Amino acid sequence: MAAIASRPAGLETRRAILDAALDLFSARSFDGASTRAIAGIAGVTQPLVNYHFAGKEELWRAAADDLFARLGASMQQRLEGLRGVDELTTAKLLVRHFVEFSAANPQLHRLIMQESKQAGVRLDWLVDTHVRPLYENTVATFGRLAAAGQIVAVAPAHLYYLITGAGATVFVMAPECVRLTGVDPFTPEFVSAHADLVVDLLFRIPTDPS
Amino acid sequence: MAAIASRPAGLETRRAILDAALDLFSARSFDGASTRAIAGIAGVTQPLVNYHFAGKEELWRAAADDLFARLGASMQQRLEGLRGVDELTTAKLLVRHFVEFSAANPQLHRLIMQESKQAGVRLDWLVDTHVRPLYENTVATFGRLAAAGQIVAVAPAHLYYLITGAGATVFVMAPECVRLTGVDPFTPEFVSAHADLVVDLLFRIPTDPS
DNA sequence: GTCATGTTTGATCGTTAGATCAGACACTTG
DNA sequence: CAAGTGTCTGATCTAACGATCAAACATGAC
Repeated sequence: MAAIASRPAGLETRRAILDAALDLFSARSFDGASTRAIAGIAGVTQPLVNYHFAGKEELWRAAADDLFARLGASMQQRLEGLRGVDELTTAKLLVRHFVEFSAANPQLHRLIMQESKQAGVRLDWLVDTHVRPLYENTVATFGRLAAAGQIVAVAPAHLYYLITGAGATVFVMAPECVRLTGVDPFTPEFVSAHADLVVDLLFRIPTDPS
Repeated sequence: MAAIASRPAGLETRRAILDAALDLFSARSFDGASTRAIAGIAGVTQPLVNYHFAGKEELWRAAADDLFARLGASMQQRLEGLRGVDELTTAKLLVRHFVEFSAANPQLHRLIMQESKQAGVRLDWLVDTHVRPLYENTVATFGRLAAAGQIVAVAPAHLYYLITGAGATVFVMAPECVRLTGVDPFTPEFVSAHADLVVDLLFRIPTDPS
């Protein structure tokens, strides 16, 4: 009865449902993604969703947990590969890695943006559980660099939304980008060029203009 | 029977429904905004929505038309106040104006982002009808400045999503910003500071770093 | 082979969605 | 004041939603 998957078959379907849920929740919204559509993509029937997860809200939370766990692991792994590198270079490479992760997992910012437009319990949970650690880490790193005189200080709110906005928007809006510009933003070349631009922009924040 | 409002009362309710629809469509998604909720905010009953508009899809299109008409008029008016100003300064001030408009009307990018995450008829219509003119105008302007050697050339797709992403994201995600940072991004001081940052960043695109 | 437990399904419940329609109301015109 | 047109509402239709449940199925343990 309980939804604790223990046998291999259960874990596989749980994962399939989770992946389908992430895709649909991020592309359409929470309301726009029906549990029937999610089950359909996962290749199972609709009641099975309620067997593996207590309800739609819990499925949404589980999908978010899964995604942010992947983000955390990916950033952590990148950081560990940078032992001994100076903090400015480390920060640049982490921003670059973040842009690349956002390209490989556009669901991340789609899910966040979906909920960030309107206050509510899902936004509160998302911010308190997953977004705030990311934010405070970013602000702390840039704060240290600014204190060391390596970049110019920018207020946290501006900084955070400049990074995420400039870095992730084109991948969030990839379908629009394709129709509007004819360019597929998910090609390795585009992702790399975009990451270069973002890093170039960010780490010269306000040096005086001409 | 036809939904052509002629008497003053009809025009007022039509406007009320349109405003409510814009708020709800942009905050929740197309699916998440029910015609009953829209009617409720507008202070009318649900069948009246179908009286003034042929259906939910047409209401959505009418709300988008209205919003983009306001954007176009606002940009045009700003441009006319800049006769005789050189093109580089004009471009900077227009970007600034665009950021300010995005702050005053966060529904704009919320509506666009809502649809841009997934291909579909609404995205196609939105891009072909409203977004493309904005995009081509932007690309043409920056192209001329680059050709004149006043800024460094950046590929159109990167450029467009850097501007809109860096400039509008914080206002799109204002509820998250408030909970995450404690800062209200809609204060005149924040909007002005953010516009300054975006202009500073954009118009020094890749001058060499230190 | 039987049993127990975890997994999956078909049928179905109550609710809410967008849409429709007949009729009530309000205002303008003659 | 009477006729006509535009505006609005209550009642209601069908479809789709999330959720529930009994029953079927599959798998590993004994």
